[in-house]
Amino acid sequence: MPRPRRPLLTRDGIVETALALIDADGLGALSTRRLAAALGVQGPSLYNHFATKDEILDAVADTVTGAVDTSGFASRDWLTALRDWAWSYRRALTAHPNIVPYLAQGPGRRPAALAMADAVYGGLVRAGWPPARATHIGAALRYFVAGSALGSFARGFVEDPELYAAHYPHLRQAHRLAEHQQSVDEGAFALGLDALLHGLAAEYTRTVETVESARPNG
Amino acid sequence: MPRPRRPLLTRDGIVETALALIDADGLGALSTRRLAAALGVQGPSLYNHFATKDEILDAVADTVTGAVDTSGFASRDWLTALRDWAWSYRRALTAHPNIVPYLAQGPGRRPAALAMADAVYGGLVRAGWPPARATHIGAALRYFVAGSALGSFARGFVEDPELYAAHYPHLRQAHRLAEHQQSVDEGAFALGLDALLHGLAAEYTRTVETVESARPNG
DNA sequence: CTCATAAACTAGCGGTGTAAGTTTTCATTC
DNA sequence: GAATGAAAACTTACACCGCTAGTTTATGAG
Repeated sequence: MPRPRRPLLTRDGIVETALALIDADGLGALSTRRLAAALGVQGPSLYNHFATKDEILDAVADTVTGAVDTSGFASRDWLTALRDWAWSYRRALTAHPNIVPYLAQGPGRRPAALAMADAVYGGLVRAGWPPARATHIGAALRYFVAGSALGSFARGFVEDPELYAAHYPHLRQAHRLAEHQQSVDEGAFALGLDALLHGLAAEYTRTVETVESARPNG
Repeated sequence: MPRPRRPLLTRDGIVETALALIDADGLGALSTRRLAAALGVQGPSLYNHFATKDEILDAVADTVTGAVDTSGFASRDWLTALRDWAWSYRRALTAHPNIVPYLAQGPGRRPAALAMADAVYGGLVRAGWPPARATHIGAALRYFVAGSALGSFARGFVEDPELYAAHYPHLRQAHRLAEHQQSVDEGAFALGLDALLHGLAAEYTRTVETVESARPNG
């Protein structure tokens, strides 16, 4: 088959199908040949639209990140904005858990990830946080969200209770974790996020507000 | 070469060499043939000692996790124990950053990870936290540590400042992040951990201590 | 109309994890 | 002490992987 009258492939179509395959069968099951087959095409044809497989994965990761809502930083107080962002971020990642291991390894050159970092950083600085602090806060929350989406605590446990009872006395209930995976993970996220934000709020009143009120124009 | 008089391979030796190769060249560069070559042996010989490559990686991940110190839960108050554990955990992971993406995906059947979870959970319950809360706290801190070791916030940024200045106004300084990677990551970790623990301490006084003092035997 | 480019193809390279079967040595049992 | 079965190396080979090179033809620009 030579060049067709209308292109069979588009970047968006490739990314969409790749995400669907990753969602269905996992990151490891995505090969260029399988992806191409799902698009009705031979493997190397993909390279007319992307230079490498990683470039495809970057695009997939970017569409996932693109679903994160950072609009709160434009309209709400910084604490509410942080909370809303963190939950939106988590929802975006847990909607496609299989891509998270790839996605979690840095914003790189992915536009959506950079736009997100920009919005968070800008919002915090506007709220009065010192730039270095704003960077740290954004990073810390990213760590927490990515970690929670990546390493589902509960998913890792095994169904067999005997395995735990023998050697890990306190984990005797651990096999039940597998049953309640989602609620454990969400509960842990909620608790951790609240604690984090609570601590940040205390830090804010301790440093930012104090400094501002000490200034002549505070 | 038939069976040698003294075995050329041991599980420990395979794991040790695998970790060294991963540290040196990255997770993606570890193949069974390269690993075997480094051990002076042919690729398939590894399968006399491990059933799959993943089993080797599990063992590698377990030795890394094994370096985490949870002794604080036996001797210190829960808050100090949590802080010490988190820092030890982070040090263990950042000492071998290339294995973290694999390691972060659940404790699975890895003994060291299970022992760690057991120690943390047991320590928190002993301190008075309700079991469900203890599970959440352990998971939340694991999220944070794993996320911080995995997705170095700063590493992902690129050196070229022009890339950011044009589209992401607040990230104009972002290219400097690459220079200060380690300090940014450590600073973000320190800030986030302090905030998290501060929030947990507040939660503790609000719930655990209140409940205990309300009981007849409190 | 010309012609460079685009977008599909086929063929193939070097690499991957691992299964299968072979050979020899070690450890155990009668 | 001979017999035997497991252990631990080997070679060969399979199916798959990401990707390169070169081919063919349709498209769109000058």
